[in-house]
Amino acid sequence: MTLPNRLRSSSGTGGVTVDLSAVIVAASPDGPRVLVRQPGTNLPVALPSGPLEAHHRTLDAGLRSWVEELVGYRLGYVEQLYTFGDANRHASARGVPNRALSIGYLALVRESRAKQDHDVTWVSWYRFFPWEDRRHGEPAVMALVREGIAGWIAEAPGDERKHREERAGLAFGRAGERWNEELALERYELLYEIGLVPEAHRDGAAVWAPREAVILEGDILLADHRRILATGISRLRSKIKYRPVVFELMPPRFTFLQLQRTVEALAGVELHKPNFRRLVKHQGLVEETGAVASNTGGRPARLIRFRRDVLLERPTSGVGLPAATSRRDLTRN
Amino acid sequence: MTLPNRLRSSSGTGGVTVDLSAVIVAASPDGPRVLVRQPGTNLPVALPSGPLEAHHRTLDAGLRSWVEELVGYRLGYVEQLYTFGDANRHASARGVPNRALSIGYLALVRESRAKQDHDVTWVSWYRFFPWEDRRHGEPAVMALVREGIAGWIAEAPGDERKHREERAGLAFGRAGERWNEELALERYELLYEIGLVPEAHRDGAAVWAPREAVILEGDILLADHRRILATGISRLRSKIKYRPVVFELMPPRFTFLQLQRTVEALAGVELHKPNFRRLVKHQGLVEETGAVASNTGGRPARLIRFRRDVLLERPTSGVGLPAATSRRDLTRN
DNA sequence: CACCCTTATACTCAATGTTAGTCTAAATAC
DNA sequence: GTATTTAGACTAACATTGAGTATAAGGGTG
Repeated sequence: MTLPNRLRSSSGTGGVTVDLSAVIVAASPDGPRVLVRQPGTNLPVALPSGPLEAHHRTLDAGLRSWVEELVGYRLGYVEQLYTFGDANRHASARGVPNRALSIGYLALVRESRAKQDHDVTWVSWYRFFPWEDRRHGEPAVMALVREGIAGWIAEAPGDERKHREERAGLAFGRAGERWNEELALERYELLYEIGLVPEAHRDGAAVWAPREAVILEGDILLADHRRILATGISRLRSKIKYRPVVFELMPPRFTFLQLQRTVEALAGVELHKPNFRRLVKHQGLVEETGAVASNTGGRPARLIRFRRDVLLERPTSGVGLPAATSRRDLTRN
Repeated sequence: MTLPNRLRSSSGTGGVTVDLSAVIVAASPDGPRVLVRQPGTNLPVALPSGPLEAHHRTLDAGLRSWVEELVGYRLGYVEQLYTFGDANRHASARGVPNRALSIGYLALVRESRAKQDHDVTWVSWYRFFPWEDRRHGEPAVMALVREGIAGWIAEAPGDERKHREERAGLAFGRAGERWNEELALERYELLYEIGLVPEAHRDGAAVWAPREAVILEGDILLADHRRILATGISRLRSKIKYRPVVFELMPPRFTFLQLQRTVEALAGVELHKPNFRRLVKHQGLVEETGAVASNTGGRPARLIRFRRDVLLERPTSGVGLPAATSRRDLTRN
């Protein structure tokens, strides 16, 4: 899994190291999973990452071939997420700023097809973001989250307080407002700034909360890998709405409910069954296989498959989630 | 405008140079503009770019302070676009792959406030993408574009031909279908692959079209700057639909029509006036100033301004454009 | 000043999409 | 056979969109 040829710069005023980090996602009706390293040892859990190799023509091709080697089969979907580059990400000892650039990627794989490796494991991404899973109502951690945020808001003077209220309300949803599953990154960044995640203290960030207020003590990720993962979750949650990317995670044949549960697993919210069904059908994303699945626990369900030609047909078509707050739109002439 | 401290790596197997390139956008009701360098000389036109400096804490902060120095005032909106990294972007002479990473950024400024500089100028982005401006119907270049694409499609055998038809149809819109302004990058990439843009030949890419078929002979941009610009256009066109970013480009007070023309300039399409008005009002994005503009050429228009608090209120609210092909959506429980 | 041109701004209406339900069908478990 | 479970069709209320119409209020011109 390690890669040769670490490229490290060494100019006079500092250095640049560039590596690739991958958020490799699989999902089933049970839940979303990401591939992580060293989950058994005492080392911090980490996303698969390695130095940029010089011999790949493009970044995307390089990432792809590297991840394919890791999981053992050809990837369907790969997308660059963001380039993270805090100068003090790995502050060098000599006071010389040692800039570590990390190019984050999102890759979607079918878990069943991925080979086993003693070095990596699949874990639910909600292990690192328990507040993001609202499939069965508001999870228990939210009490701690709300408490921490309330303290941070209360501590501020008038104007700043209103500002903080707005920001927290936006990220976590005010009373009566709908939870916006796409804001996973914003939520993580808010918790980091407040100091409710342990890495904020580890990094010596200027935070409000005391060390004891930290949520999720045990599950610290290496460097900024939790931020990269949050970026991947946000991106994927937004992408499934307008591109048919969920199908990269599905087996060749599946039922409507399996598809719905997979979307729910990724989005972390429950969906309305009849409407989900109608929307997917309406969009022409799937076709019947003729076969039925009889292990449903009730009436057998028809097995459907993704219509491969839609990748060519439609500029925008995803598997649905409810609209966010407002719709865009004007209207054309 | 140049930056000190070029950071260049020099490991055994190759090198990595990292620089920042900025798509700095301003817009008025007349049109969208980007800041470019050396438009007068024989040198290729280039986006402002410079090596990554080691002393900035984060990439975003570094880019921001650099662009602020360039334009002379505090930026409102900055967003990372993509990290471009073809190994042969600047193929080194010694056969050693010299990887040049280029981190592209999008920045929005109010042109009127930007200082003059003899080194840079504002030019309409449609100078580099004439096929993207459909405000006054289909532009003349589209004839050449269609001709080139038709040849590329005709040349292919059966199955591949269908594939090419679909791809071109998606990017440029089939008969009866709506033009999707967000696909600026996809369109550019298609033209590059076919070989209809001069840089495809310059780069020695494997292309179909002969050198003579090239559209827009004169306006070549340095390295992959046209691709970076296309990325910025696509991103901005998509962003204005769900975040109130246009207001970063507007003066403090403006009329509905000025706002509409600015959106149209960016999107390259015409909008329906009453509906635009209704949508912007409905979303609560603006408020009355009390003043009126009497230089409208007809009935005087009320001057409005952006409601600054919406930045805190709404997770998603942009100034409208028609919905793309389909809406997302399922529905929640 | 009457008339025309231009832009502003308010409204209407039909088509379509969305939300949240209900109702029936077809299997298994006991 | 009855209860339970999931599949899948359908419906009604409401919101959003796309396109068009009508009136208001300026300036310019004969």
